[in-house]
Amino acid sequence: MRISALVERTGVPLATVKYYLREGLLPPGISTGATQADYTEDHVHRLQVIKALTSAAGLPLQKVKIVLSLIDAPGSDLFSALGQAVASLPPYRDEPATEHPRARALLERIGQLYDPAYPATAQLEHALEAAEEAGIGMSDERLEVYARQIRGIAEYDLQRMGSSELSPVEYAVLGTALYEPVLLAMRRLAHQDIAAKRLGGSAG
Amino acid sequence: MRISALVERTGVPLATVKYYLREGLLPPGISTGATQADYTEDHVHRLQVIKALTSAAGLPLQKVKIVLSLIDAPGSDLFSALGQAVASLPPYRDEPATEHPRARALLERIGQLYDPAYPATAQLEHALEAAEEAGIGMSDERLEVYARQIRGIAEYDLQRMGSSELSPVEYAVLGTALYEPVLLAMRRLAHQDIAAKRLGGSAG
DNA sequence: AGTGATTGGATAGTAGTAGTATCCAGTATT
DNA sequence: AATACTGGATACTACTACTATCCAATCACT
Repeated sequence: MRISALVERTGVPLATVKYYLREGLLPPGISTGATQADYTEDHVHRLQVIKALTSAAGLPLQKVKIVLSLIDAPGSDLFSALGQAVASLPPYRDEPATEHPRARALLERIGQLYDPAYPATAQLEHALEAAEEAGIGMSDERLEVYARQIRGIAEYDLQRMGSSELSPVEYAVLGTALYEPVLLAMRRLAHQDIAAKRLGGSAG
Repeated sequence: MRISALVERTGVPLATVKYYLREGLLPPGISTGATQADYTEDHVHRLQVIKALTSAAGLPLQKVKIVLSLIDAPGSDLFSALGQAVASLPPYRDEPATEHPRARALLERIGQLYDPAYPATAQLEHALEAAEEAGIGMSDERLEVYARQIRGIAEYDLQRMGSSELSPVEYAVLGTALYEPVLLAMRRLAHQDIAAKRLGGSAG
């Protein structure tokens, strides 16, 4: 299909499609002449993924590029792709692997592997620290409740991983990024639901 | 204390403190002369909260301003503050309340209040839609697993709300924003932990 | 064959965000 | 008196994510 069809199918403006081509987020179409190129269904899909990652997951284009390159890489194994995917997601911390005492204490308490080299370990440490600094540090009890519930979700995620049509890497990377907003929205709605049932009222 | 002490205590650069003063994120100190003003512990705390909201929760300053104004508002009731806090958090969707079919179907299935006017309802709809468009739509089963686990967290949150030293509004607003990164980091780490125990390997 | 629309490619411009830097004259401090 | 620091104003910068314009080649259609 021509570029105009791509625009029509995805709703992404022409100038933006050209911009993504320039930035290497979208592979060029197959040239069928000096001023013509042929685009495929893959290009449509790619644009939809970019749209989802930027608008739903809120990733900057630079990070979208990394995520897409992970999906494209042919021989990448699932486990390291997962790690790299996490590193490419906000919040961005790329300190060298130092000690993460808060994260370590929590992970050891719940019997989970502590590895300061995981990007998510630094993210957890930073998040715990930020909450503390803002004056709403999290109690051990709360952290344990969170960990237990979250573990249930993660176990389901991994168990379902095999049964997707997508490649494991694509499933892992997109699932990490795109299911997170769902999780957060659910928590917010659960808060409102519980509060409404308990207190009455309505919120806009 | 003088402004230089504020800078020293919080690590926020002077030019940035001045910028926050200009933008109204930080209230001015009490003027003790034409070129001197007195800042308090409250200013230190405020700067820490701003830091936490921008760097951990990733909020733009405009939204931080809204969150802070909710905390400051004296008569604001908890329930609407919660709603407004949610609306001020990413991802930002401020369409008028239309129908949200995916969110509605889910909420009705799990017996939760569906209100298209909640900001989080639009966020949920959008997140579900984005996942679908990217080709990794979420099954009913998965959504129910997520909802069950998340509800456990939300119930704990609400139950604990009374027992904080902070005002309920401050607790609700900061807790919504600052505990989310913890939740996400925990899920990512649980993925890696489960994958490591199942597959072996290490990720950087 | 002629005409207008479309295309790929290059380049420039814009809007928003979050600072950073500089300058100033009036105090504090020593 | 000399130096340092302050509040306040203004200007500048870097980055992100587009958006707009221009161009010459070339399609599609008559």
